Amino acid sequence: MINIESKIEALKQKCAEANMRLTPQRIEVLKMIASTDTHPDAETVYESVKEVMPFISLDTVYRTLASLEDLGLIFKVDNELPKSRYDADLSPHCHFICVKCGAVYDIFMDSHIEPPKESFKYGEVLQTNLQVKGICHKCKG
Amino acid sequence: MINIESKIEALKQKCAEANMRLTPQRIEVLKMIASTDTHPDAETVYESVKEVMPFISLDTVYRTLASLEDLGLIFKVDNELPKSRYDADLSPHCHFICVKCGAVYDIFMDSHIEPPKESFKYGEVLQTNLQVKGICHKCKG
DNA sequence: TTATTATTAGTAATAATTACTAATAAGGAA
DNA sequence: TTCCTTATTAGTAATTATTACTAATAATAA
Repeated sequence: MINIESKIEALKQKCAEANMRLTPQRIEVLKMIASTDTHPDAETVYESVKEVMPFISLDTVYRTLASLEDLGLIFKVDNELPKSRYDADLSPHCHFICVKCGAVYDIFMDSHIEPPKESFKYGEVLQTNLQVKGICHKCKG
Repeated sequence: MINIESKIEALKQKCAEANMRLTPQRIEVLKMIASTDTHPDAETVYESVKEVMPFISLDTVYRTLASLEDLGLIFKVDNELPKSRYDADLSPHCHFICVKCGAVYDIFMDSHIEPPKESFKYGEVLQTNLQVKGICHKCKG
């Protein structure tokens, strides 16, 4: 479970460092993503944040997601689905992705995965992550 | 390096099994993907196949890619880039993906990756794959 | 060879994301 | 506090990737 307060605190710091403004839109979008483990897409974030901030635009959500990603506070879940899914949990974990309904489940691990040695042959490694694709119980039966 | 002949042979068999027709479009699209290690996107496949088959349509390429994927002859490379990338190499390997230019490099491994035990909690596991994201030498400078 | 019907070419439509612009508001300076 | 600068936003238009539609074509089996 993510500590929302410390997440907002991190946003405050990162914004200051990057000369970016701490706007209510950024706070709400980050809050929303950090308070769920469903790895929502942009549209879902939009619908959810609209409940507390009715005039937010979808464009702002997309821009904010990109900003938060640039600041290293959230990241996109690698998938081959049409919509991007977002995650605010930076602890070591990977994802089970249902290829049928698109559900994304966390699989927590003791430590981050080491990249295969050969990786460094191709450039600077930023991140290594594991994807487990399958069919979730709900879709199965 | 993929053996194109055996790949086409597999297509022939799979098509027969699935009651699908062995069309020149399917052969050419599969040939194209199997003969490169660049993991092309649909547009690139289209441009390339057009050279030998000038009247093929982009729609056919998309449909064919989906069919070949259904037959288990190719698969999409998981990424968070706007375009889907395709791979015909089914041997154990993962990918280095440059987050800047989108280049995809193969990292070959001795065996397929075992899914974490927790994976099975969420459903039936179909595939496990590792992604290494970074910045390739070319983009680095 | 012929008949059946899966598949295709060409194009229109959709879905997700990004770009544009005038208005707004965050945050530093006075 | 108040004012200024300019990053950010809302609203909407545009773009990009992908999918759907339809009449024409061609792969396979009889």
